[in-house]
Amino acid sequence: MTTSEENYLKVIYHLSNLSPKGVNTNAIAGMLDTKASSVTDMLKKLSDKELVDYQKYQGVFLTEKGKLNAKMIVRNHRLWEVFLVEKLGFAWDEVHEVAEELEHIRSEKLINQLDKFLNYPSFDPHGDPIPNAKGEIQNIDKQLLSEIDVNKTITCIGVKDTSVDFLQYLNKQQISLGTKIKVLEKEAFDGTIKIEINSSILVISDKIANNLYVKTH
Amino acid sequence: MTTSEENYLKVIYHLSNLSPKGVNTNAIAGMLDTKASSVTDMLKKLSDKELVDYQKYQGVFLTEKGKLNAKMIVRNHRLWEVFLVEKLGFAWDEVHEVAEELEHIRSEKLINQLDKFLNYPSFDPHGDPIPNAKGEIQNIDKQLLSEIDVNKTITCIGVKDTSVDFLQYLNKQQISLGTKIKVLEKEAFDGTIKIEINSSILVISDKIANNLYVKTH
DNA sequence: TAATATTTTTAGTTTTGCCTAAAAATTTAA
DNA sequence: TTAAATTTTTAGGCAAAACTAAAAATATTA
Ligand SMILES: [Mn+2]
Ligand SMILES: [Mn+2]
Ligand SMILES: [Mn+2]
Ligand SMILES: [Mn+2]
Repeated sequence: MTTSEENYLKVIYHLSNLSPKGVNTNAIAGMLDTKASSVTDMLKKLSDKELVDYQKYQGVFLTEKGKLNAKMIVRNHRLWEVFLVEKLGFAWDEVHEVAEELEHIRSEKLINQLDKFLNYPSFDPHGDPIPNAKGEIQNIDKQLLSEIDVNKTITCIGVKDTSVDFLQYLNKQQISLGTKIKVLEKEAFDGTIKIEINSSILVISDKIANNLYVKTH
Repeated sequence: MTTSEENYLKVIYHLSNLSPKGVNTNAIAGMLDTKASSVTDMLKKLSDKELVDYQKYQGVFLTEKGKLNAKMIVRNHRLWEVFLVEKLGFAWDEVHEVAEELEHIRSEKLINQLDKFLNYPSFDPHGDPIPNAKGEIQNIDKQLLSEIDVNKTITCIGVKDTSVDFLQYLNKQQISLGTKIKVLEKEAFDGTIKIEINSSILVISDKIANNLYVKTH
């Protein structure tokens, strides 16, 4: 498989979770920053290789084979992100771009030894689950911060938006995975939330609250 | 730079050391397992980018810019090889292929942090020197085993041929970097050498002796 | 339901990196 | 020094992965 084919598979995999009745050509184009016509070309190729089920105008689905391949790329991506943060001292907002390249290195031994070296981590630096060598994913209960009731104290366990801008905003506010947050007040009008972190008070917008995954104790 | 351009630069760099009066088109084609006509195409492109000095029919030279780029790719390659052996438990005959892919990951921070993580190694698992971040290479005195006089004891510090076949032959004979070898007898007729390793006796061909780098004590 | 808007596909190009076959230049050998 | 062999370049093509523009299908809305 080429790097391009792998990138398409991965995007279709991520989009499948959101739109289970077939992934749209335009949605794929948007994620890959390419044109719809290029996507159509690639869907034909992936279909020939039996990595996707594709009927024109009807959206696309991953086959089992396609899904397993996609999971392995996600596995590579997330393991490399762990490596970069844990071993090479990268910040969580610096790893994505490099992992986008590293994920395409093709070597079973490499990735399985890396997994072992990292002590078989279950989650990446953004709190996303890492598929194991069989493609199995350990999902855990998580809620958005926006769903938490006033006066509850929760722990930050992941981010929904993994953009550099959002991650750097969190850095500035001293919010990272493991940070304990107490919900003090919720403003019904605009969804703004007042929270307490390390005994300092902070007001965050609904957009922030809708992109932070937390777990109750 | 593309992966293909990088591979050409690296090959020209390695061949330059052997033929300092210009690298031949055919030699490059041989190393890259491609055709001479493809090499000519690429030489024009590299010349446009001022990475090589090229005049047709006259062989090719790296410019300073080209040489520095080539050294950085070699640096990447060799650092990744150290990582694979030291951290992931690869054998020295298993690393080359994967390093061929890893060397093209483009990130200054990645490679410099990897260098630090590995404790700034000077040599790779095959005894080849690793250029530092400035492109400087620490060369050390070495001789071929074939050049060593009878009765001298020396230490194996590198291999000239890094092919899987040769490395696996050395594995079988329990020869690795650091192995002490005593030269017992040299056969003038065919260059065969009788040596002692860990108090066991072994006869090796001239081909082997011409591909093992050693240092005297 | 018919008209309009949106999405998707097709048709035709471009660029990169490779190929084969043939021509040109250089090297080797008689 | 000319003829033959070898090396290198040119010319013309191909496949992958992108693009633009136009056509076709589907979805929306009046
Ligand atoms: Mn990422
Ligand atoms: Mn991640
Ligand atoms: Mn190597
Ligand atoms: Mn090496």
